Amino acid sequence: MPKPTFFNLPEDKRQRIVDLAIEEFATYGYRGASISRLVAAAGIAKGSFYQYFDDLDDLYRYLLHLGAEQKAQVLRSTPPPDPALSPFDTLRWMLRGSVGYEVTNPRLARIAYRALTGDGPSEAFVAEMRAALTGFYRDLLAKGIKHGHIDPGLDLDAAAFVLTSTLLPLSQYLLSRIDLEPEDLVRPDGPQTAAIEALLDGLLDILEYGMGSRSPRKDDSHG
Amino acid sequence: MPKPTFFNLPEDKRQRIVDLAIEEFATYGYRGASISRLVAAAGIAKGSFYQYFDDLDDLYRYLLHLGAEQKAQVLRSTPPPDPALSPFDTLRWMLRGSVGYEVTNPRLARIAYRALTGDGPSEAFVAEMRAALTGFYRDLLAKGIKHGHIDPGLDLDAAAFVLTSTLLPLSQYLLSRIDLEPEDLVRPDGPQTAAIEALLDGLLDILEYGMGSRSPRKDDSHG
Amino acid sequence: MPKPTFFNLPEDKRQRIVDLAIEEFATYGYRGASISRLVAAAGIAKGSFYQYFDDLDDLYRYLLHLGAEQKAQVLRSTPPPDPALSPFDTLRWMLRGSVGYEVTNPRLARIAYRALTGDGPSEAFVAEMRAALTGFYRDLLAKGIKHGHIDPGLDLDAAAFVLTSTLLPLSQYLLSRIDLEPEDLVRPDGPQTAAIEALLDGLLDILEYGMGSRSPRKDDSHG
Amino acid sequence: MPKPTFFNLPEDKRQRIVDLAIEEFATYGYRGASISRLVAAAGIAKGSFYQYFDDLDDLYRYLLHLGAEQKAQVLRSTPPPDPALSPFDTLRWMLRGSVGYEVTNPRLARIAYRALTGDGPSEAFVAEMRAALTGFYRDLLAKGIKHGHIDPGLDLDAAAFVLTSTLLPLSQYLLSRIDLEPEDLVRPDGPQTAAIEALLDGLLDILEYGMGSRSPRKDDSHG
DNA sequence: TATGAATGAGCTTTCATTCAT
DNA sequence: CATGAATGAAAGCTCATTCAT
Repeated sequence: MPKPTFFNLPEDKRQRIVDLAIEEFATYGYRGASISRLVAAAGIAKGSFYQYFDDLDDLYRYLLHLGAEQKAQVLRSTPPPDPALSPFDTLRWMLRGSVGYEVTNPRLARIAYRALTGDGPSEAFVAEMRAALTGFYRDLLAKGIKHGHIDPGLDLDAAAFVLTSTLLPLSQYLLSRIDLEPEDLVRPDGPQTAAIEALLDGLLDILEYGMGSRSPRKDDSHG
Repeated sequence: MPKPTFFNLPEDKRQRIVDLAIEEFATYGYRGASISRLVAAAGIAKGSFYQYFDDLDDLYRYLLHLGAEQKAQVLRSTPPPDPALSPFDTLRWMLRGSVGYEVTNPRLARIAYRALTGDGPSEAFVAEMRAALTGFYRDLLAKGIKHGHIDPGLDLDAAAFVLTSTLLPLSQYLLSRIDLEPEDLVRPDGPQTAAIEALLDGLLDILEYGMGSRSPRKDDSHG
Repeated sequence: MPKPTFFNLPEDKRQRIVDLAIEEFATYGYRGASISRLVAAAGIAKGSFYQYFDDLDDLYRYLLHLGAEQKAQVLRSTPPPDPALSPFDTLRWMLRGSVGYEVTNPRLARIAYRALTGDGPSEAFVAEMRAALTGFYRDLLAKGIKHGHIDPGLDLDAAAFVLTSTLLPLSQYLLSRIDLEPEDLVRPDGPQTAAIEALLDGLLDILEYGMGSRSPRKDDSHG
Repeated sequence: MPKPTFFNLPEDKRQRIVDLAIEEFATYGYRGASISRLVAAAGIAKGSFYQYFDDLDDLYRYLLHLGAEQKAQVLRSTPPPDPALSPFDTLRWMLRGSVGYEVTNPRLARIAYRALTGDGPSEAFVAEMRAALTGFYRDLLAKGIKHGHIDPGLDLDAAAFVLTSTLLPLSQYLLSRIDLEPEDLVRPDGPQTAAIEALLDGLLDILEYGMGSRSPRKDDSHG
């Protein structure tokens, strides 16, 4: 974690450092990032960096923490409409929030994505983070089976893997589809939002259909 | 591409260099790899490296090329039983080959995987490779629609994305599931192979069911 | 010399700074000592250090001064029993005091010892301090010759050098012989004190015999 | 130990590096020495230093090794006249050689001296070297007792300590007495040599008298 | 072709010192 | 007086690359 000095910094300066650090890691990756380049860009003295952070790793972990924190905040801001939602309705709600966040914070989202695909301090770190994510999806599906939303014959491991693999790179994919300039944020009523929604629907439709409860399928009120 | 000097090398020496290069990139990533460390490990002179390759990037691209080549070779060795297979039967055949190859070449597979998830010379490079892969799956599905194997109402973009996202990290996932020692290769009749097959079946079942032709399935008002 | 600010400090705070400074110099030497490490250990602000001292050198010289002062105080506390002692009786008295002091202040004693053997601001500084010490012993011996305690044929330079060389590292040697824990101070009636006294006697015996007035010793053809 | 690269260097270049390294350590001590300063003085690239040595410590230990080696070589060049010498005759012979060497290599001698008085990689290192030296003198004296040259009642620990303490700084003392310019080497027939011999005699006289066999002293048939 | 010494730019990190609060 | 953030020089060390042998 950054040192108190960092948090005592004026808001704008701190933000500028964070922004440039995100840019640095997003551009060059965990191993390619350079303190020298960062402080030059930020216009601070090299020694100052060490007043704020232990080292680059410290800063890197803070950025991941920051991203997770902010995304969680976004999700908390719109509580799920029903406590006993089907897994895919839950996902729909979650994705609306998290994709929204990630699309408006593409560089930080990219860092987090790459942290989960091999970039990072160690392979163990990556494996741990990824296992946590897969576990979450697995639990979600298990609960769905209990409530009859999910096919009981489903291979849970396979299904959790499909969800992790598909949803993890989702916002990266969306970002590559819509040619998004860094400042050109996606607005809730813009055409990009509509395109995103459409693709999201197509996606979840495939997944839900592939995993959903198959016996009572006829009266699926969903379609 | 490596220089002619490299290909004139004795087979065993060339292979040792390749193996250690794979190890280097798999361990430290594109940006963390070091020529110094590599030549020290390989026991060759530093100058010799530059007799074989332009630079690290040259070697890196060669490794990717090598992996693609070898995987293609494996696929060519077992031709598809039927020229007009359904997309998922094609995938089943392909995966049997490619997963088999990647599981027995985990370090090189890891490099290729990371090359497609952000590690590499440039973002453009990554995007290009990934687009090629997605295009392939898209074409496969389109052909499947023509032959009636795939739901014509399917969102092709979404489906191609699901396939890319799911199948790309597949062997990495399998490798993490089965605790594989480098020498402990997966043999066709071992228990690990059975476990892999089971998971592969579960996976394709979900995808096929989610994307398959829905019309013959009773009165699905969905499609 | 430290600034007035330092001497206006509360006794305990000032003492803590001195103790930690001693620890710092004793551990890392004159050139290895670090202000950063010291203030971190002492829990004072970096700026405060400069309120108390000009720089590290200032603090260093103060510590030496302090050690000399304290040792002198110890010696003053037990005045010599006879104003016209033989040089070796004088030494015996002096050593009892100074060794006692140094053994109970091993870290500061170590700094002073190293200051006289090459560690310090400059070679001139070292030479000067050492010359003063040698001069003292030389005078002591000269006076001894006058009173008939010391062999008049003695090479005064050589003898003063022997005394300086032997007595300077004495307490360091004793400290290495008795395994002394920092807190485990040598008490006047402990077994360590007895061992020290024995070794001191053996030592002075050699020196006294080697330098002492040789005429009364039968017909020594040597002198 | 330095790397082979270093030993493959042209003689004059290697010698220049050694000379400047000696100068560096002698001037600034173990902790104050700087690679940057050294390479600047030597006119070699910083990277080259690391082609020759692991780090500064590597170079430091090599210098000590070199000094020991050279001194041993000098001693080997003039074998002791009699196999069963008295301890002090042995010392006389040894000192003639070692002091001769050290006086003509004052900077390296200074480094070795300081290595034995607290400057160096660790306190353990210092203690070990010093213990070896003291052990040597102790053995020498013990043998002298057996042969009747040394007073059997002598406190061996105290005596070995006196020898170590006196002889260790000896050449440093001599060097400070004779104002020696670096190039102004002491020649065997110069006036400085005579002064050194005189002081050496005075010194050994004191020590020998102080430790020598005291009872049969009159008819000393040994000499 | 193979070699490995030479190079200097560039890295991370620590440091003493200043100074506004 | 106390504070601790800011600073840039300088440290040790690694690196890719060149080039003479």
